[in-house]
Formats: sequence, structure tokens, C-alpha cells
Amino acid sequence: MRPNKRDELVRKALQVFYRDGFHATGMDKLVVETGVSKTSMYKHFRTKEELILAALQLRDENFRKWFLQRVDELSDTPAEQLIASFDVLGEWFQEDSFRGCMFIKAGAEYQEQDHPIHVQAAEHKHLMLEFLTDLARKAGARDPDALGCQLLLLQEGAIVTAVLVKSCDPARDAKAAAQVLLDNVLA
Amino acid sequence: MRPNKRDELVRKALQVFYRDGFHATGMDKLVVETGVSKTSMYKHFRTKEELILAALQLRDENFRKWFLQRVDELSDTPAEQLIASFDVLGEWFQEDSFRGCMFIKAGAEYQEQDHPIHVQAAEHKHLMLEFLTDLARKAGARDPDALGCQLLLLQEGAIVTAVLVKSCDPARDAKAAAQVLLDNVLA
DNA sequence: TTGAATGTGTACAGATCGGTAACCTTTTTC
DNA sequence: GAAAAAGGTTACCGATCTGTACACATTCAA
Repeated sequence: MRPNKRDELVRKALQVFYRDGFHATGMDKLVVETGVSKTSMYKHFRTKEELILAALQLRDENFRKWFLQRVDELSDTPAEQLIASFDVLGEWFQEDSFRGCMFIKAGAEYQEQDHPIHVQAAEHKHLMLEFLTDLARKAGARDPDALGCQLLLLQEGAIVTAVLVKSCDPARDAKAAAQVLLDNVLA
Repeated sequence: MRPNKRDELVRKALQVFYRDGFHATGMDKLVVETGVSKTSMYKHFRTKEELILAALQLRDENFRKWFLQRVDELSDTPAEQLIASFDVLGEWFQEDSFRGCMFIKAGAEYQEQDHPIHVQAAEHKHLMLEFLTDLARKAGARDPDALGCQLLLLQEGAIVTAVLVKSCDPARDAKAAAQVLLDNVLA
């Protein structure tokens, strides 16, 4: 593999960006944390922004692959998988390294609608929405688009709440709410 | 009023922080945007962090006052007010200056659980949760805490989605979901 | 064996970061 | 009217920011 170091740079940079934030992470810190020299970084990526975009892309691939696989492992039918997705969220929340959703944070730090980082964050959310909408359709929901959106709201809300509100168990509450919404639409 | 300029400084700083983010807003930019000299700033606030905390406190007061008042104007009964709160969210989303929830962003930029800014962001969310839980109790919900949490999830999710997902109408979808959850618990 | 490609270390440029010192002007208060 | 509080101006500190220049080491393939 030629671009070996490059992949490792992106992998480690992703961890630091996720842990500390984007503006709060300087290139010098990345040199220390990744062990890759600054000169090499700027040979692979012309700007910090390009490195962030690469990290976000990797995060999207890793996260969605893990998420979809776990959902698939937990349940068989589309309806059950929609519910199981909230158990997967719960698993995520309990990881030590959990620090909220990287794409929500990216969209928050780069707010301009047409900023490449904001756009990429939005694309991830669209893919997650698509996943839910597809399952809703396969489950036979009356209005799959509406149900998909509503379940996405619950998921996003659960993620944000898991970060900020310690008095809640967002994964449990969201799962219960999702069950009610699903029953209401399938019955 | 003695601390007149101070209040105006906080008011304008709040706008800039909300628009551009915290790390992305330097004190020099604040000098230009607020018209207050840097020396004056540092006479009122010893650090940038103190200024951010003051801005967040003002935001909490302003936002909650506005939100609760609008909910009260739109409906009379607790159950109706729970639903109406999603219409108020919709009004917020359509403001030109809407840039998401300042406290979600604050919690995202300052992730350490015990960081003063993170703590203050969490307090705002707890107050919003309390508001919903109280209404749920008055509305006669079976488990007001659970319903309050679930409605909070929908609200937080709607805010995040309003920022990142343009193909949805989060306020409408969240309102419909809230109605289902409410009916399920009151019936 | 030569020569790209790919890597590193170091030093630096120019801007900006949060924060301060010293001095002057305006406004308020007694 | 004088003292004192508050605000402004200018210049600066050391640190850090993104990004670059240059010289040197490693790998690997023709």
C-alpha cells in the first residue's frame, strides 16, 4: 500500500478532532499526537480544511458501517431494526470515548451553509435519514418519509441529550417513543 | 443605570458568538463588532471565558423568556401548550438569524463535563426539560418525567435537524410525533 | 545504480490569539 | 467644581495559529 502513512494520519487526526474539536486542534498538536511531521501533512493535504474533510469522510464510513452492521446483528425484520437502532445508539453512548456526534459538532463549528465541512456534515445526516426512511418503507409504514424524519429527530435528540443532560437515559426514552410512533403508523 | 455599556457589550458579544462560534471569535473581532475597547472588556471580565459565560446567561434568560411567553400566547391548556411549543420552535427556525441552539454549540466546543461553559449549557437544557416535565404533569400524563424527556428529545432533534437537514420540516414532523406521544399517554 | 517518491527535522514567516501597561478623556457623583 | 469611576487609545507581550522553505534520510523500482 502506497498511501499507508496518509491513512494513519487521517485515522489519528480523526480521533483528535473528535476528542478536542476542530478549531481547538492546531496542526502542531496533530504533529505531536499523530507522529507525522508537518511537512508530510502538507504534502498530503494542502490545507487543514482538506484534512478535516478527509477525517469526516473516514468517520462517516466507519460510523455508518458499524451502525448498520450492529442494527443488522440485533434484528431481522425492518420494523424490529428501526427499534433496534436505538439500542445501538445506547451502546454508542456508553463507550468511554463517546463525545457526541462529530457531524453535529462540525456543522456547529462551520455554520455557513455552503462551507465544504458543513456540506459534508449535512450529507452524513442525509444518509442516516435515508437509512431510516428505507427501513420505514420496508416495514410498511403509511408515510415512510414522515416516519423516517421523526425517527431521525429522536436519534439526533438522543445524541445531543446524551451529551448535555445526565438526568436522562436518552436511548431508552427515544426507543420507547419510537415504538409508540411505529405502532401508531403500522396498526 | 451604571453598568450600561457592560450590558451592551454582553448583548453584542452574544450575537457574534452565536453567529460565528466561540473559538472562531477572537477578542479583537469583538472590539470591532461591539465598539467596546479591549481595555474596557477586560475591566468588566477578567477572561474571555467569563465573557462567554455572561453571554450564555443572557441568552438563557432571553430565549426562555421568549419561548415560554410565545407558548403561553398560543395555547391555554397544558396539553395544548406542549404541542404549541413545537410551533414556537418552527417560528424560531424561520428567523433569518437562526443558527441552531447556542447551548448545543457551547457544549460541543467545550466538551469536558466539568468545564464551566459546558456546565452552564447543561443547565439551560435542564431548565427546558423541567418546563416540559411540568407541563406533562399538569396535562395529566401517566409518567411526566418520561414524556418530558421524550418531548425534549424531539425538540433537540428538531433543532439539530433544522440546521443540517434541509429536506425536512423538523418543526412539523416533531409536532406530529409529539401529538402521537401525547395521545398515547393521555388516552 | 540512479532517481523519483515519500518521509523527517528544523527553522521560520506573517497573522492572530488572549491578555496587559500606561496614559488620556468623558461622564457621573458628591 | 473636584474627585472618582468608567471608557477609550495605543502599543505591546509571549504564545499559538496556518502554512512554507530547505536540507537530509529512506524506500523502491527501472
